[in-house]
Amino acid sequence: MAQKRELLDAIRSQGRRLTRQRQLVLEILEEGAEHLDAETVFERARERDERIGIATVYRTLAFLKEIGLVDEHQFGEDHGHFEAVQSDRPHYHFTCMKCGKVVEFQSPQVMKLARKLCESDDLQVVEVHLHLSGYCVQCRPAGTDCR
Amino acid sequence: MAQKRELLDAIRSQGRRLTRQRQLVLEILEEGAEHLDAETVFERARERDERIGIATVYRTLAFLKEIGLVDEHQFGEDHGHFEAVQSDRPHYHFTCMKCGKVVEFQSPQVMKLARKLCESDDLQVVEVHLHLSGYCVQCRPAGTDCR
DNA sequence: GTAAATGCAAACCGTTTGCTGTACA
DNA sequence: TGTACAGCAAACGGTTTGCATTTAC
Repeated sequence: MAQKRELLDAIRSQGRRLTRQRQLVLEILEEGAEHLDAETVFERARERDERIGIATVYRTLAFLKEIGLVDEHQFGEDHGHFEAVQSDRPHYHFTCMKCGKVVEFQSPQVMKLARKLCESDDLQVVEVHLHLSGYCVQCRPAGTDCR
Repeated sequence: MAQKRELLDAIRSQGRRLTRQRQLVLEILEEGAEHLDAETVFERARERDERIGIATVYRTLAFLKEIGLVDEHQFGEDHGHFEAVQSDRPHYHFTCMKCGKVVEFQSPQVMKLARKLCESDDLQVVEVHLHLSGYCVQCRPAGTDCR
C-alpha cells in the first residue's frame, strides 16, 4: 500500500484533490496486484460505490499514470491494462498465447541490455517495456520443447 | 522486396488469392520501410488506386500478418503500426518521447535474455517485443546526460 | 466560496462486419 | 464459373469530452 501521506503530497503538490473515487481506484489496483483493464476496475469500483462512472475511472487512471502511481501496459490487445507501480521494481511480462496467463519477471539485466543497445545511438532511456509471449507449461502444444 | 514467387505460394497454398489490392498494400509497406499505421497505408494506397477502401486495408493487413509477411507493433499509442517483415531479422524499437522518431536495433542478445528469463518458469517463447522509449540526442532535455 | 472533479450522455476514432457486387483462379 | 475478395456504409468497443452538478480545500 502506498503511504497516504506521500499520496496526498503527490496530489496536492499540483493543486489537485484527493477524492473518494481516486482513493477507491488506487485501492483496487493495489489490492488486486494484477493487471486490470479499465472495465474491470470500473466493475470493482461499482461494487463499492454504485454511483461512480466509467469516465471517472478513465480520468482517474490517466491522472494516476500522470503522477506516476500507475503504469499502463498494452499486452498486444486492443485495450490497456493498469497496475499500481511497485516503487523502483521495474519488471517485465510474459503472456501465454493460449490461456492469457501473465507471468512477471524482475531482472536488472534487461535495463542493462537496454542501456547498452542505446549507447551507440546516444539515446537516453526512460522506459523499458519487454513483453514476451508464447506458451506456458500447461498450454504448450504437445510434443514441443522449450526451443 | 519479397520474391513474388514465394508470395504467390504463401497465398495460394491456402486457396486464397493475390489481388491487386494485396500487392499494393504490401508494396507500400516494403518501399516505405517505416512503421506505418493503417490510415497512412490507406492514404498512400488511395494515391494509386482511388477506389480502394479502408476496410480492405485493414483486412489485408490482418491477412498479411496471418501469413507472416507483416508485423504489427503498438508503440504505446492507441493504434497499431505495421511493417513488412525482414525475414529472420528480429529487431526491437526505441521511440523518442518528444519527436516520435523510431530507432531500430538488432541484437541476438535480446532473444538470449528472453529465453533465459523463461527457463525457470518453463515457458516457451514465441515472440519477443522490446520497446524502449526516452529521448534522442536532438530532443534530450538540456543538461541531462545518458544516465 | 471557488476551482477541481464527478456523473451522465453523447461524441470520437480506430477497427470490424454485413451485404452486394466484382474479379481471380 | 464458383468462390474469395472488394467496396461501401453501418456497427462496434474502448476511450474521451461537454456540460451541469457536486465536493474538496
